[in-house]
Amino acid sequence: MTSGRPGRPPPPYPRAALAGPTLDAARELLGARLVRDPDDRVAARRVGRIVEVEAYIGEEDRASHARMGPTPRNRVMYGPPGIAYVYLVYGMHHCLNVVTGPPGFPAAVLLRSIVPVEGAEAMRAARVRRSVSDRRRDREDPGAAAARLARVPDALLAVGPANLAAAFGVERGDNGLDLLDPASPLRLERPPEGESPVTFVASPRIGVERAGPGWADRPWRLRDPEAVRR
DNA sequence: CAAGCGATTGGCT
DNA sequence: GCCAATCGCTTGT
Repeated sequence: MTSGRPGRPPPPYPRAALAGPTLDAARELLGARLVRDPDDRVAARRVGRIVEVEAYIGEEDRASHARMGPTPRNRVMYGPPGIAYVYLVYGMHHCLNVVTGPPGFPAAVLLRSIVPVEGAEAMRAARVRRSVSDRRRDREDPGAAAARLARVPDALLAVGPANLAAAFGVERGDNGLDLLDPASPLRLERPPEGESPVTFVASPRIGVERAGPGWADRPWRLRDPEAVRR
């Protein structure tokens, strides 16, 4: 075993790996680990292998939140790479992005799917929590939510950006967090030494049709087709 | 200050 | 395959 167990702390994730072109950063992030330390809500460590991402690149990108220039919401996209950009979509779902590119250039990689490596049950518990929390669509009772999620296979617990965020307990308070700080409760780590790279295909991004031709069609969604079936 | 709308999901027509 | 749920951000009056 190379990592994941107590012992030697893993080497810090190098910020330079995310400071170059965002498509390079996106490829670099495939296979990386997303780690959430135990907290007072979920008592086990959660670790996942990133298998699907999308790139949002610059103010020119008509599908990016940076398309209208700097605003209160997107301001961290203009900062240094490796910072978490978290926002609420459709009034109910959170999405987690990793800021990329040099400071001043607004770009980010949306983390869309991970496969659990450790703490799958904790991810399931976090999703149950989310389903029964206040202001939620269904306001399911805990029993119903637990029963529904019990039927979700481990491999699908964090497939889809909102499911990933829920499984890792990501909320708006995580916006601006440094994901490359080894002391951060939510962070990135490199894949274990010797692990095969993620096999991926590139295709157009999801849900950005309104960006128009020339932007909506760009193949800036990278995914492992085995792990993410659609 | 009002209003339209979304980098989604799950359940039902 | 379609559609409702739900609210902060953005823009226009």
